[in-house]
Amino acid sequence: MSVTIRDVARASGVHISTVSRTFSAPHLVNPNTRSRVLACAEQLGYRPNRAARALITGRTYNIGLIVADIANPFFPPLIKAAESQARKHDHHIFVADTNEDPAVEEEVVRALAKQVDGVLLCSPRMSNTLIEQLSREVPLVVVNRQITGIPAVVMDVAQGARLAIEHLTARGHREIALLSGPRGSWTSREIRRSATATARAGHAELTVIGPNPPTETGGLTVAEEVLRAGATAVLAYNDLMAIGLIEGLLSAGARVPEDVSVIGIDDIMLSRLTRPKLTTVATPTAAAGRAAVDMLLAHGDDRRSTAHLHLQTELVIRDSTGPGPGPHSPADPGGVTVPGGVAS
Amino acid sequence: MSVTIRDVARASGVHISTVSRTFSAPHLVNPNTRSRVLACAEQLGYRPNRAARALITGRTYNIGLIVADIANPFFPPLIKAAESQARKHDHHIFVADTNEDPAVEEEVVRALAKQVDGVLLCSPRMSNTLIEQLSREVPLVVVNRQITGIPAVVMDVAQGARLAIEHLTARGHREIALLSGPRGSWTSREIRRSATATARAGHAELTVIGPNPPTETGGLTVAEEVLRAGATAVLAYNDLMAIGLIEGLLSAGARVPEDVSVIGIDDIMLSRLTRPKLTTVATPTAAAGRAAVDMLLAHGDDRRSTAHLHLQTELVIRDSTGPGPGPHSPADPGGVTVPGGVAS
DNA sequence: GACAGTTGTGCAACCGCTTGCATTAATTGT
DNA sequence: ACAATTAATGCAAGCGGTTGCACAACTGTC
Repeated sequence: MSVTIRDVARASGVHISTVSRTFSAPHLVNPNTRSRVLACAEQLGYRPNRAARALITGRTYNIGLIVADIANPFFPPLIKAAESQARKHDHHIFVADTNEDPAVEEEVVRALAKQVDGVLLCSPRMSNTLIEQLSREVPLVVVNRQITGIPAVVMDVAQGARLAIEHLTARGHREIALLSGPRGSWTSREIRRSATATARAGHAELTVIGPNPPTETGGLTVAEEVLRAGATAVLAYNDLMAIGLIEGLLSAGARVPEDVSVIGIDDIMLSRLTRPKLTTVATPTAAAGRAAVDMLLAHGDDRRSTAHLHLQTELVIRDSTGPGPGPHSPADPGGVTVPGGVAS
Repeated sequence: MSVTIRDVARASGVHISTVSRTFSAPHLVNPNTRSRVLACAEQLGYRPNRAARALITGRTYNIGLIVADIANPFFPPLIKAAESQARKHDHHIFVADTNEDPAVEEEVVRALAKQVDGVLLCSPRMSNTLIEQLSREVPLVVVNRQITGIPAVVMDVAQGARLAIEHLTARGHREIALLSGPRGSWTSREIRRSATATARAGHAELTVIGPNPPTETGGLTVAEEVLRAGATAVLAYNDLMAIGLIEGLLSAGARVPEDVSVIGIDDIMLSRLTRPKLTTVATPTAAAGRAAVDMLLAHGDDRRSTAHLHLQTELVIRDSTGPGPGPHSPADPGGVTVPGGVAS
């Protein structure tokens, strides 16, 4: 079928082991021999078979990337960055979509385990225990989840939620609704925890609505409930829900931001293009993808790296938030973004 | 390290070949033995190593999926559908992003060739000759491109472009601009061919602007040029460009659709959420992803399938198109969508 | 000119699994 | 009751590579 190391060996008159070394340990082979072998290989169009190599070396040069929903606009930039970074290190990426189903997550990790050097688990929905167990079967890096002993890249949504709620209370909002995300989401718990604390500190009432599916529809369907709760401002689990919510509010006759202010999280590309433009907490998605890959690849070097990398978020103020009925804080920044950065 | 066929053999007191057959040819092993082996395997957590198996069978149960830009909202639904369909058939998917670069496309196909059963090339930018050559090294299915002898799934954008232009001429537009896509895009050529012919038949003038990068920016930056050309209607290569164009037109003081009508292609999720909502040609992206995978997997059965599957498109009329200065055709449908379907 | 060190290559086992063939035991036909 | 099938299993080669070890053939040293 395809050209193997043996063909190259025959063509260049050396033993297969010499050909092998030409590619995987060039310094061990005589420069003359080496160039002859390379020439033959080139001419025959030889490419080492990675699967065969992996069988004996244990390194596959593949990475698994598992996300809840490829079509959720939050993920593509992450996937793209991860793929690009992986390929920079000569690795390829398996992508799997779990449809938010923890059982599928487990199955896919196991199915992939043998043919990857490690797996990136993005916003996983499974239990901590299961993740810990899986991490004994295959190197794991988790994105947007904190588990002791598991290397992780997390976006600091708690900080983001704090900035968002502070922005709202500073502008006089006292009745705030929080649209929580899907069950099992660590991010959603973090947001809730931080938003609750911040609201209390700002003397505002926080009503939690959810859990909800993290989609446009998830936001659309709770618009009524938001209005009934009498909230003048809403923080949504993500931009998609925020956008859906705005649709729902508008078609229920409420104005955004005059009657209700809405803040999303993620700053997906879409959020700049809707009307009103969405105020949102920007998360460094691409950076997270790159960092997660780097972490996974470094994993081999220092045994059992267990670092948690925190990426800061920032509030991007656009047109979906306005003043509320209460008194404004004089310290309210009229500015556009509250900056963050990258820290570890 | 991990549990192999040998461990299972030892535990169940049979030869490794029996264990192997238990999984890959169960009818050849005695039911009693089989269940004993299965029990041991289960208990040890055995999972066949696909790479090792592939080495001898030649079937990897992997598929390569190559796209120009994962972050382009056109692709995620396709990737998602393909991944889902692949996994239904117990296959996994490698995803690679080429950044619209033909050289990267070639390199990635070659790099992946050995570890996949086939490659899906989505909207490739390389030459026909190269694609033909690559298809001799690894089974290929091409999406959105027609090449004799290469199995393909194509969305009928020519039909879509025709519907779009007809819609415009019927509503009295006589000066129409076409924003073409990136160089090397078959889709772009098809659109241009069809739009030109249809415009001529409708006694309208068609100005081609481009090639342009298939992004929001690509549309944004040509807004001036569109106005200068005096066009009252524009068909863009894709929705992203159409949305960018609308942004550009609005901020240049033009109204959409009162001054300029805009039609996109693809009907990405975003297009329903912008203001004005975008009139667009809906392409069956998910169906294409599924069909391409099916075609690739069927490829093994009937040697060298060479079928071209055409998926129909439909015009979705929303708010970004309005009447033009010329006379309306009485036959202009006030309706919402011009239906299509699926045909081969 | 014998001795220890390099350097470059070949040999063969092995990674985890499949599969053609040989072997043995059980079943069938007559 | 015995040859001929048939069913179940074992044996070993091999898929395409890697790698520890042995073995030259050269260096340079005294």
